[in-house]
Amino acid sequence: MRPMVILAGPTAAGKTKLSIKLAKRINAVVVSADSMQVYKYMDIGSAKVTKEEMDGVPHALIDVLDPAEEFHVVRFKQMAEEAIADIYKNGQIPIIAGGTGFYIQALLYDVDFTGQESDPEFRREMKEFAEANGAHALHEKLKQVDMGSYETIHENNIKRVIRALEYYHLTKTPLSLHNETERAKKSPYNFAYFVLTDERERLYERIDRRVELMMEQGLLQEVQNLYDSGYRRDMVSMQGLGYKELIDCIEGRCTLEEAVYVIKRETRHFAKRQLTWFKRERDVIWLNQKEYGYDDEAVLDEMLRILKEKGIVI
RNA sequence: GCCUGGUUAGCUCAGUUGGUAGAGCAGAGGACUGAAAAUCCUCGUGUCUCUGGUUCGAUUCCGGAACCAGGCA
Repeated sequence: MRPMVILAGPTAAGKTKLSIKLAKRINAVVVSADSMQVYKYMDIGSAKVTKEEMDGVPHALIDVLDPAEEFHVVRFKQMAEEAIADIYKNGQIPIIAGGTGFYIQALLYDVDFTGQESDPEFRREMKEFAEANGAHALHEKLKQVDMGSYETIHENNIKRVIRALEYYHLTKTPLSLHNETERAKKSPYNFAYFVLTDERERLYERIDRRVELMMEQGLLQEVQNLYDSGYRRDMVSMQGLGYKELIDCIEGRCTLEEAVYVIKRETRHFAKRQLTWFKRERDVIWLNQKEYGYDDEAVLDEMLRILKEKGIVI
């Protein structure tokens, strides 16, 4: 089986630095699993790795899309698989590094998305239906076609209700059934799934400090430039933390001070959601930095030990 | 020094015509299979500032004290 190293974890945990150190030790290439760092011109707010930080280690899926383009799991999986194929060709190992758990899951367990197009027209229709008749009425539509999803998805979660309806609309089979079979899949990779973390309190402090640092580095100007180039809040890229809030500020809906407060708060919430995701993901190896005395070398040694044990590196 | 208003959950504040109290935010937990940095769900006991009094019973009424605002000197 093909080797794969995954280094995930909540935002601001220190994944970037560690992934590069690890890559240097095992002659690996980093493949980013980050829904925002793929975009060009979004450097400060996405905490994108800089050329200097990379220190010669090649990175895939960073800085490749225009912010007007849509990025989503399927696209990620496709691009990541292409990058990985090249890495294997060179006899190297991929390190999937990033905080987007959903993307990692899709890649790691080879979740099947083929044969399901998306239908923007249908989505729009459903959205309008929900606006006119309420979330409850939309949810009731599911009852007829997909009892599994009807029971699992809360009626207020309109986004996911629409997706389930769309799936049935396109395939004439229930999404819940498809999910069930995909969930049972075994990974085709020989992998080690590391989740780097830290004490909650410390993590939150790091987040607050990092947001302040971003502001000092000129995040407002970065967002202003994007705004002046025509990128707007309805684009996927502009829904990133830091971007949507500062656009609100630019458009006069809040003060700068309020925006910064909200960015910090939302980033903390985000980190918590990431942790929830990794907690219920199977096969993860937790690396709490506190247990290693906040010594990167100690964490690296442990990672290498496990990689050797699993036969991922010799 | 005097007058007025305030003092209730980590924060901002509601409220109880006297029967020991509740929202928002923060915080915690969870879901997630084509928007995922998105979207959604669940969770509220705190000397009701202190101290006398009235009362079967006071956080709520009355007196006093402390502190915080604003006004007058």
